[in-house]
Amino acid sequence: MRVDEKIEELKDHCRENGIPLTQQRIATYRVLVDSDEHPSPEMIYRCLKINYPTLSLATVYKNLEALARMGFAKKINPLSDHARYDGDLEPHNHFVCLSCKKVEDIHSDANSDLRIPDLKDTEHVITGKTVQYFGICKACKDDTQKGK
Amino acid sequence: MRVDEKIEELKDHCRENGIPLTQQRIATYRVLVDSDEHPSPEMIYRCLKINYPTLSLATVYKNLEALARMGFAKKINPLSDHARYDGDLEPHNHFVCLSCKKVEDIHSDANSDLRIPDLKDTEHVITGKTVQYFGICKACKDDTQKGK
DNA sequence: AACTCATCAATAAGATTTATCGTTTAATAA
DNA sequence: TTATTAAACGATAAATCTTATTGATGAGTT
Repeated sequence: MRVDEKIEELKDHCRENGIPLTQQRIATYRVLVDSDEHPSPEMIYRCLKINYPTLSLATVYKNLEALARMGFAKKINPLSDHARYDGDLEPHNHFVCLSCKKVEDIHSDANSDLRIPDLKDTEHVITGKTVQYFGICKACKDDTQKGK
Repeated sequence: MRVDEKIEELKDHCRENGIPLTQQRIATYRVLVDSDEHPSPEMIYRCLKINYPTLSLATVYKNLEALARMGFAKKINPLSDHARYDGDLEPHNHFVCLSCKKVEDIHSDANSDLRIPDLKDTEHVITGKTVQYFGICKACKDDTQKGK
């Protein structure tokens, strides 16, 4: 899908739901969609600063969060708030709660046959792999249902 | 494997490779292995502070890094240094370079049949999934070979 | 016991993210 | 077109997380 089409979709979505859409937010989305580098807020900020000199970094953070909330962007590392370590080196997968950031091991043998894709063309060296499942854990689910 | 056995393995490894091993580092490893919560440096620090009142948080960071370097621990979120967003919402996987933190899309259809494991027992709600392949990208590999 | 070198503690600095609050902007309706 | 209202913006500060620095300590070796 072309960039302009995606932006039209964003505009449609906001119009239909009565969500105000600012120039800065559109521009943020444009940079994100235009890039294939999975940019950080800082990277996007530097791009936009040229055409929007008054733009604030905090606004970029808030816009990316808003875009993700509307389903137009995705944070690829929900655990980015701090480092997390694992002492279990056996191959296994993880469930990550997007609300409380809890990480649980998944010892299910589904997907134990995970293959490493052919990256010969890129010549990257792959040393590991992991499957992450995202969602909401039972405890957080119960909390929101209580209207906590 | 039991906790004490794992600690013995760490001691052996250090002895064999002439790597000094301090009480603090052993204790850091013990907390990590004992826990199934994939703890952050901060969490481990709070645990250890009780028995090691003089311990510094920076030491925990360095110890975890050292344990990972020796292959006794694993950082489960190598992109934890800052948030990264993706404007492409089509299901796809990622290659992450552990050296330069570059993220590349993998559009290979290997593992496109990834299944969601049965988590009925936990009652967690899974809303997404992704496969991350870790390694060293070609550019970084070339750099290290040059001895840069 | 003395030596050597990596680790430690303490501190500071740097980087990233969030919170606050008055101002501005966009969407809706008059 | 203008007024209204709710949300986003900009600026700043604060909080949080991580890394760097430096002299002291401690483990392993001689």
